[in-house]
Amino acid sequence: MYRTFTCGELNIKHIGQEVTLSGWVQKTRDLGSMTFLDIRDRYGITQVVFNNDSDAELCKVARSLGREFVIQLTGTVAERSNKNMKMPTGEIEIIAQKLTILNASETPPFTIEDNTDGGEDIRMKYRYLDLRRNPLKEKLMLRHKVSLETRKYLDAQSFVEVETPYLIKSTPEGARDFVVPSRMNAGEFYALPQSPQTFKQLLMVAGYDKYYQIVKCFRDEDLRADRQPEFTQIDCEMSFVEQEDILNVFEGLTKHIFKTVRGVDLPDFIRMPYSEAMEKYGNDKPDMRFGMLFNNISAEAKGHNFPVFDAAEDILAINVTGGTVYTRKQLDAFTNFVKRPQVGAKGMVYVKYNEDGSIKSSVDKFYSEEVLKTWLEKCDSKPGDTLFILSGDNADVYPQMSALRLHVADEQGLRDKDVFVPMWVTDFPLLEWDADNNRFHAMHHPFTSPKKEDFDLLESDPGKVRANAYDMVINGVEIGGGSIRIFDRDLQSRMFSLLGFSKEEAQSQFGFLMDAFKYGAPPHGGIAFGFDRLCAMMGGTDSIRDYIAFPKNNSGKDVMIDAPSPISEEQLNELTLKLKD
RNA sequence: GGUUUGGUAGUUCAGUUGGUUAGAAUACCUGCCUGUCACGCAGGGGGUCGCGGGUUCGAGUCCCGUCCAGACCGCCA
Repeated sequence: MYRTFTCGELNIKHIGQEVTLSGWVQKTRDLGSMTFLDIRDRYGITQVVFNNDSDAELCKVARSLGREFVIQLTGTVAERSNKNMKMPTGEIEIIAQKLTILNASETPPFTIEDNTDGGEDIRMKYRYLDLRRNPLKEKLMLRHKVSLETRKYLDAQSFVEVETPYLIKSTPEGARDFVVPSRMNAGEFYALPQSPQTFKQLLMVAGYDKYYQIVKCFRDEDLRADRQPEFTQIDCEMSFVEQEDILNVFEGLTKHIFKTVRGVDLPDFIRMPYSEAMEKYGNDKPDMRFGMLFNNISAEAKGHNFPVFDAAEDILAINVTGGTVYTRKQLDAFTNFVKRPQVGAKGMVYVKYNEDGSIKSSVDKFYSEEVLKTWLEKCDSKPGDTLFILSGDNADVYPQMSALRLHVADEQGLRDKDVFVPMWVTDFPLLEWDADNNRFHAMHHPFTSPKKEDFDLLESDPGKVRANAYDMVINGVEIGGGSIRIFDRDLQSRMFSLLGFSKEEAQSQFGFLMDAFKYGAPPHGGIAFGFDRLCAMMGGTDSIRDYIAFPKNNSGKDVMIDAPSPISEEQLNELTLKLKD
């Protein structure tokens, strides 16, 4: 038997017992006549003591151990004379009797400690060592709990987990597909699913009215801290439901997860139509932990011979509470932020409403104090506040102001990791104009149903049609999204033609779904959660990488196993593939 | 594809206007130490300054190219 206890569970109650532990050498401390050894496993660390006077041989072995050696140790639990209350096992230690080296270890390239000396790069290459560290271990444990609680909750609500295939059919809509060549069907390719969308709809046709799956999805697009080429979704679909039913079930799921995993009672979710989110926050995933709503001051600011504003389509102001503390240098830094090519504004105007009631702005040349006062009133400013103002074309200024709003909130520390403000953004547009290809494409996906009251606009003004689509947003992060689907064959045809599919294209791409809809498709809808993002959100970080055991880097590479990599000539031949020179 | 920051000891970093033998911390090795737990003390080894080219009497430092990594924009139905 390798062990009778783990390294995290022994305490004062076990004193006197003979125990056997197995684990890794965390550290040895050689004091001459005695040597201390910390042995570590997944459950914790236990101190072992070797005495040179009573057993010099054993002590010698202990001193020869290097970091991360795998050892088995038998000894007696004893109360420490010097207790360490910082560790759970700190009241006891093991007086060693027998020590076996199960496996030696080279010195690891970085220290296996909570505050490691290793950088991102080296830790990725030796991910299996990084995973030994507490911070990553805790993140994977959190992930495990989230998936466990998800399954418990959905199971209790009669959801059935069904697996869907990974080798499926490539479709032109949406993200780029990862593609897998078929050996048995020369010249043909599978695609890895971007989501199990069509399969879950087919399951609804099949009568499995509450489906879910914690499932890998694949998208061949450039990566970010919160985007991996393969990622996990909690994918759900329900039949005989309206939007309200789905929002309620999954608001409940989210509250359950936060309660059971983090002990957080989430408030009831804010509901906000897409149009309002865009108008007030310039963003379809607003961070609701703080204010700084947009105010359109075009009416007040135009017509005063300030050419920049007069030429602008929209002039937006946000009220920065306590903003008068910013020095000229700090205001310039905000201006530089919005002028970065990633934001792309030409400049920023500010209006300081000083504590003494005086007003100082960067456009005093053009505007009287009286006019500036109307802006301050419109923005509900108090003495001590400062307006930050951006102007330009409607399509530019809203996203620019959104970036600035988030940046100011970061600077002011308003984005508290331990505060969670969840919301539903609803009534998304059905279609989005794609200027590059000169056509509409589906904002969510082509199976999303339009709102009944907007049916008439489908052909006359498709851009105005709203969808039965919704996103769950927490703290400015899109955690999930879904829609009520089209279940009527004719309406689905209409959608495909709106999206520019010919009848033949629609048939070859989605014929299987259209065929299924002939045989009694129930009304249905669903949602998918970004599981990795949800975990990262609950853990209070922006990067999802730490919540994935073996993630890819920014270039889509796994530096540990060195993937992707070339394949042999034989493999290529077998697949009848030839590489371009 | 674009913007930007970085690459110097096993690791994390410093390195001035271009100027002697490239430093620190930590890790590693050796010795000493009976209560350590970030142990302590003394000593030691360890570098093609990412790679290639250029400017210069002289390049870690300046210039050009290239590779790698991070953040962001585009992209992500």
